[in-house]
Amino acid sequence: MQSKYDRVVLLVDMDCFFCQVEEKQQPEYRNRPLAVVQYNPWRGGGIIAVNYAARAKGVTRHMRGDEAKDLCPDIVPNIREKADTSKYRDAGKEVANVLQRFTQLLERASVDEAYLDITETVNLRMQQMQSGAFALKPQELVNTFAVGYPNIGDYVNKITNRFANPYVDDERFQMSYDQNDLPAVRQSDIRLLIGASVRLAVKEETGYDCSAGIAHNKILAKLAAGMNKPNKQTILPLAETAALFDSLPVGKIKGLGGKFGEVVCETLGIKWSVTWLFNISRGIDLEAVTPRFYSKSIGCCKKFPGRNNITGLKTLQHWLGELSSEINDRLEKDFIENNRKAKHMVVQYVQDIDGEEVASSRSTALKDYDQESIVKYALDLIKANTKTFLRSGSDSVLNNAIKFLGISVGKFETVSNAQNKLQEMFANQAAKKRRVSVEEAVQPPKVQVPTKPKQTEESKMKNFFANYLQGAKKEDTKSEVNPEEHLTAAPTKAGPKKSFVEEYKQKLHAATKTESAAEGTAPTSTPPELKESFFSQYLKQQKETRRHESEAADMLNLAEELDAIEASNTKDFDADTDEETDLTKNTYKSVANGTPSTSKNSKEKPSFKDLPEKQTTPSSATTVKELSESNNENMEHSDRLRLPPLTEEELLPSTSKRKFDELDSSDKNYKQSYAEFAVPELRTDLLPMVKCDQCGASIPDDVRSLQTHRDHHFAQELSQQLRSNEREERMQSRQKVSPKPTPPKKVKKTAGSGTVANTTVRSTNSITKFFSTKPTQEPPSSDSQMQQCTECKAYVKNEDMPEHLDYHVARNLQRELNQQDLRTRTAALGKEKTSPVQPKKQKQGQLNSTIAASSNGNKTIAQFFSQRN
DNA sequence: GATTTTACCGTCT
DNA sequence: AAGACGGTA
Repeated sequence: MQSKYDRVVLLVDMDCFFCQVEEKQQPEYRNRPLAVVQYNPWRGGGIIAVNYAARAKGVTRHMRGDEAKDLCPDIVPNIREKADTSKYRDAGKEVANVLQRFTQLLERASVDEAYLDITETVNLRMQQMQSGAFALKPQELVNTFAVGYPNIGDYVNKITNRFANPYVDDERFQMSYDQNDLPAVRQSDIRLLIGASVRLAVKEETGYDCSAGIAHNKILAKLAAGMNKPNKQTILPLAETAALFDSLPVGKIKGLGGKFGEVVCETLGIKWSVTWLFNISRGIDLEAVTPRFYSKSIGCCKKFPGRNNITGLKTLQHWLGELSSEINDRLEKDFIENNRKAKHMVVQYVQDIDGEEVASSRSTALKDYDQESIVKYALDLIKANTKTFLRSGSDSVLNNAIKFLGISVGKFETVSNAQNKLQEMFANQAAKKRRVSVEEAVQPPKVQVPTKPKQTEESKMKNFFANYLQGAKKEDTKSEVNPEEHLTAAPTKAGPKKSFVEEYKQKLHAATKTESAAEGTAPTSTPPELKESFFSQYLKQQKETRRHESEAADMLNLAEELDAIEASNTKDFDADTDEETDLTKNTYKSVANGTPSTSKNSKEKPSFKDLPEKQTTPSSATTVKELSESNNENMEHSDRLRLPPLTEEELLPSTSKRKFDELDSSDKNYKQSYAEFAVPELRTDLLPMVKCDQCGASIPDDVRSLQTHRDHHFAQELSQQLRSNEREERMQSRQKVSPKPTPPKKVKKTAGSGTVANTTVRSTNSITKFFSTKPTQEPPSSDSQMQQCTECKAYVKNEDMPEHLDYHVARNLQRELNQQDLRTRTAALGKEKTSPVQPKKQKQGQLNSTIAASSNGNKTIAQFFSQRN
């Protein structure tokens, strides 16, 4: 992998999966509002899934079964006495099996969700496109959206234009991305689009609808997938991420949806979060897709709320038996399928001790797969760890009622010979048909001291963000990277070794030279390093062969056909009431403006050939047409369009099952294709490694990986330094203006205490607000709590000023890192370095020219970029 | 006394 | 190293 932007990551998320499974198994439920409900003891049971017909009637997940029935008499609750999710697990596996054909790098995130790193598949497709062996089919892009584009046709069209003019956006690219990433950036859009061909396979082969997100990393893929659903997919183009993050609520980011997200918001002053979010907003998230097909543990649990508390020994045994039975079944099945055995089991339980809920868990080795021993183990563990197990004077009443029970097993080990072990297991099974002995000696009690260790918010944050920054597979780097060092590397001083900053400067210097050398050259000239890019190759080749001409024509065809399809589809999908997607509606206007269309029955899908050449449809078709004719490049394409398209035969293999099988044919061993046994195909893992001279981490020994890694250090140093410097200065200047003392410390929210301090609510806290806290443009009438930001003139609450300033720092940092106006500034900045730059008053929009100078003699940011020391 | 269950991960000990 | 426990989705 050359660049972080070469990766293509897909998140596939099954729509109301449990409902779909029920609908598939029981056809009478199809096309009717349906909810899946588990347990029935109270108010009709708890709803665990609601299909879209039922959602349209207002049924939500928070309701009880009865409530749902009231709202929607048509509802067909699926009630069972004991939650049985195995059928959903099986169905999830069926889906994952389809997905796995696209890549070995499949990470099952849950029963109905999986990440796919399809980089290699995309690489192949890119080649196939050049040789004409692959073309996207229009129906693969039905219900596909691209963030920032009104419809997918426009996105395709844009890509088409770039075929003709590969460097059309290069000026912008060079401002926004690292030099080393430019080749990847140029191909980014087409690569993501190719990822769109995966989703259809799920529907065709399993019958299930799913939604998908396509982006360059996991975080963004997950985010994108939530933007259009159900039965839709969303591409998040690299260039759109920054704008998207401007209005994105922090809590929408995976991992920040809970308490931790709130902490992050409150503790925003901390540099890691800023750096991290900053990176994410540039499309950078290095967390690897970790191949995992099967879960590492198998567990089941049950709550016993209120009067369902388990108070008697017999009841306890009963439920332990139920849980054990399920565990056992699943273990046996897992053994047959996966040739592995769990060696460890954990029992978890919550007791009512003097009105307090006390949670405990104890574990033991698991020797046999049979229900009775599992029950025995579990019971023994509970006894051994409960101070007084039975109420004194009774032999059947528990001293502490149990409110929750769970058993889980794990630590799987592969078994040498499946056949032998299977027989052995059945033999054991037959031999053990005795009852559980309840009369085991109670072990010396252990006192349960529910200590509440205080982990600092800082350390939590550090580690959270370190995960995303480290990138490579965790197992590989965990032991080698000390997040502490990694993230808090002190501002670099030129050490004995050539520091990375030195190298960085040299690199930039070289880049500057190259660019200035190229200055004045016609923008159409090809920079040397780009000679071998896909697009330039394409352009070369298309002059030689007709087949290649048809490629661009295909893309254009695609755009037009999509318009035709979308126009012919009825707009029957109205405003999405799905709570998972409501963020989408407000936040991503441009996407919502798209023309969602229902998926067509596959028989009704228009074939590539059958579509009329020109279909005049109201809005979107016109758009494409206008765009097509609005410039000369596209007239060229229009000519090409008249060439005969590829034959059906030429088109078919590329996306047919057969073709995908061929992709996998190199590794036909089914067992080996299981992710648990598969070697991850990350090239970086196989490369020789070098040590980072800053943090000691092992980095793949290729220029770009090294650079990427060092970029992180660099950004972090800059972030840290700048933020403290600039903040210090602002605070000083502020104190001159206002005699107010330091802003009041934010009160931390205490659970249940009722007072919710003055902190902003996370869910409505956009990334932008995250940086800048609601600047007011009008001067506050008489509010001494407000003051004017010297940077942007906005009026900001005193206590929000530090964070507001962080925003400016982040923006400045961004511009610096993006190397904006690097060339023009180099000379001027050379002069400034001798005298610290004073913060200048500036108009809004000119933020980029003020970079804080250090108060302690350190270099300014700008100086990092200047030619010499 | 009711948002259930399941699984993974990180931290502390 | 392994166990306990909480957080997140």
